[in-house]
Amino acid sequence: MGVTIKDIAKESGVSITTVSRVLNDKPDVSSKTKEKVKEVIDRLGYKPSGVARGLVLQKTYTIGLIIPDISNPFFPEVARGIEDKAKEMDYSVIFCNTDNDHLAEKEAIKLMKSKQVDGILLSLSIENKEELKKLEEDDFPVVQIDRKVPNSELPSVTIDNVLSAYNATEHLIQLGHTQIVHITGDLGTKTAQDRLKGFKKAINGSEISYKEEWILEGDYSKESGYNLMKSLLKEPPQPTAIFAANDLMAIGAYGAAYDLGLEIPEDISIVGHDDIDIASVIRPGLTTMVQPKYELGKKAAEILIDELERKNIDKKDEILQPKLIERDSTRECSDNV
Amino acid sequence: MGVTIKDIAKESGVSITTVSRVLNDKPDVSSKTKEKVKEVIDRLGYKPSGVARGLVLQKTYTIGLIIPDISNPFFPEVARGIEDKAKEMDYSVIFCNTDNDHLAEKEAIKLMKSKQVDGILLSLSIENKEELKKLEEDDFPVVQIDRKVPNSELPSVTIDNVLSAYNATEHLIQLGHTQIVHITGDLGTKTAQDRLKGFKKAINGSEISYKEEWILEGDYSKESGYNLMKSLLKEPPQPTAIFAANDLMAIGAYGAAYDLGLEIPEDISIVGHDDIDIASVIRPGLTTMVQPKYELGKKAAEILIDELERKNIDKKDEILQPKLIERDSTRECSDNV
DNA sequence: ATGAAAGCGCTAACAC
DNA sequence: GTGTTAGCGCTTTCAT
Repeated sequence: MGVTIKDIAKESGVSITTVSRVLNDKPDVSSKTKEKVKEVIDRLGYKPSGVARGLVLQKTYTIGLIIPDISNPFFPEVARGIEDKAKEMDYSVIFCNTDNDHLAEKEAIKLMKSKQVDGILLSLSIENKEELKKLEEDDFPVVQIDRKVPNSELPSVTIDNVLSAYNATEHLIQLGHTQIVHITGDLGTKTAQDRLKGFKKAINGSEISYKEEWILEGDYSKESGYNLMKSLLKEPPQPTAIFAANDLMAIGAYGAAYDLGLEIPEDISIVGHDDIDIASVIRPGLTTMVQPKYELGKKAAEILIDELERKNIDKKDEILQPKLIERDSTRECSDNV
Repeated sequence: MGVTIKDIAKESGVSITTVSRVLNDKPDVSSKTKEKVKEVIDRLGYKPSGVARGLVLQKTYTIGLIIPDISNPFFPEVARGIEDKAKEMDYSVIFCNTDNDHLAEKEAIKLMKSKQVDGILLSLSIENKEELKKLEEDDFPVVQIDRKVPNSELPSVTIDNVLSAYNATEHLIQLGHTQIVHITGDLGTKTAQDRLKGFKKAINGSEISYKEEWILEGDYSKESGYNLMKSLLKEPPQPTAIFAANDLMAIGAYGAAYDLGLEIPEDISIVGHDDIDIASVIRPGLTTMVQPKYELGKKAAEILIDELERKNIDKKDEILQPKLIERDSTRECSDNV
C-alpha cells in the first residue's frame, strides 16, 4: 500500500476514525474537518483498501462467476449482462471457466469461497448436484444461470427451451406447413430434450399428425444437419419445413437443400435456434429464435445482488423467453396456396 | 466467516502460529502436530481467508482485466487465454468492460486499485494516455493487450497487423494475381491503418504497380464491403483478387460478386481477415488470416505474472503473428494460366 | 518444535 | 463532533 488512512489522519491532524467517517459519509463530522480531510485525500491520492475493508466488514462487493467456457459464444453476452448489473450496484465480478469438469467446478467454488466473494453465479454441469447441495446447506448466496440442477432449491435464471421450440414450430404451422421435420441437438443434453419436447407439443397441439420418422437426431454440428437433411431429402415424402435445434444444423440443412437443387424458402422453409452471428449474414437470412443472453446475465446478477442486500427474500426461478426473429428462410407453404 | 484459524488452533490444541505454519507448508512443525492440524482442518472444512491473507501479505493473487467489451467476439478467447494462464499460476481474474469510454477506463483502473489486484491487463482506447502514464509513474504492474498506447513504456502483447495484411496480400501475389484491390477498415482505427500499410508494402515489394484507385475505404461492415465491390465491379478494369480488411466486408464482397454473376474463386479470389465463425461456414470457405487470440491472452497473462513473481525483469513487447488459413475463396489467377 | 505478540488497513462501539 | 480502542483473520518476527 502507498498512502493509508493513517497518513491521511496525520496529515489532516485528525484521528483515523474521523477520516473513516468522511470516507463513508457518516454524520457527525463538522463540514470544516470534512473539507480538510477531503482535501488531503485528494492531494495524497489516497484510495481506501478494499481488502482491509473487506476484512472488517466481511463483505467484498465481489461476486463470482463460474461458467463452462467464456469463449463459448453463448456466455460473453451473459457475462456482459452480469458485469453491467454488478457495476451498477457497485460490485465487481471475478470469473472462472470449468469446461463442465466436475473437479474444476468444485475447485472454482472453493476458490470463490476463499476469495470471499459475497455470492456466486454459476452454470454447473447438470450432474454436479453435490457441490450445489453443499452451497445450499451453507446458505451461501447462489444463483444458477442457464442450467438448473434438478431438485435444487437455489434460485435460477434459465431460458425456456420448451416454449422456444414450441414457438418456432408454431411459426411454421401458422405458415401453413404440415410436413415439418425436426433436427434435434445432442439428446444427451437437457436443452436438446426440451427443444424436442416443445416441437412435439406444437405438432400434437395442431391438426398435423406426429411422425416419429420426422424426428432426426443430430448433434448440434453443421455436418449433422447437412447429412441428416441430405439423406432425408433424397426420397419422398419430402417435408416443406425444417426446425433445426440450432443454427449450425440449420446452416448444414441449407447446404443439403442447395446440393439437391432446392430453393430456400421457395421449396423448403427452415428455422433455426440461437441467432448466432451467421444467421443474419447468410443468404437467405435465417429465421431463428434469439436467446435473451444479456438479459439472462443481468437478471441473474440482479437476483443475486438483491439477495445480498436483503432487498428480496423470495428467491425465485426466472424463466426467460426467446423471441422469434423472422428473416428470409421461412414463408407460407406453397402446397396450400 | 465460518471457521477461522483460531478455531482450528483451539480444536487441535496448538497456537494459531502453528496452524499457519502447516497451512503454508513451513518447516519446523513435527509431523505429529502437522497431521493433527490437517485432520482438524479437514474435519471442520476450514478455508483460509484470502482477504485476511491479502491484508497482511499485501498481495491478493488477483489480476484485473480491463477490456472494451467481453461480448465483442475478439475478447472472449483472449479472456480465456488469460484465465487459463492465471489459474495455472494460482491467480484469479476480475474483469471490467469499458466500451472504450475514457471515464469508464479511468473508473475501472481506480476500481482495480481499490480491490488491490496485483496487476492489470488492459486494452485502453488509444487516446487515453494519461491513465497509462499514471500507472507507469506508480510502477503498477501492467501489460497492454491488443492495443499499445503510443510511446508508452509499459509492456504489451499485440497482433502484427502490418505483417498480417502483408502476408494476406502476398498470398494473392504468389497465386499470380496482379490486379488486386484492398477494402480497408475504418481508417480512423490503427488496425485499419496498419493493414493498409501491410497491403501497400506487399504491392510495392512486387512487380505490381500500385494503384491508388484500388484502395477502397470501407468501415468494417458487411454493407460497406458489398457496396464498394458492387460499384467497383460494374465497370472495367476488373480486379482478379480482393483483400478485405475483415471477414465481414469479405462476405459483403461475396454478395456483390454473386449479384454480378461472378464466381468465387473462378472469376475472383477473395481473402479476408480475422477468421470469424462465418468464414468456415460460408461457401466457398473464406481464405483468411486467423488471429492468435487465445495466445495473446495467455502471453499477456504470462508476462504480467512473471513480473509479479519477479521472474522476469526485462519487460518487453510481444508481437504475435496471424496465420493464413487457406480455404476455397482463393486460387491461382486464371489470366496467367 | 512451538507460542506470544505485533501489525496489515480499516470500521465500529464506546467514551468524552 | 471527535478520539480511543478493540477487533476482522491472518503472517511473521522474536522468544523460548
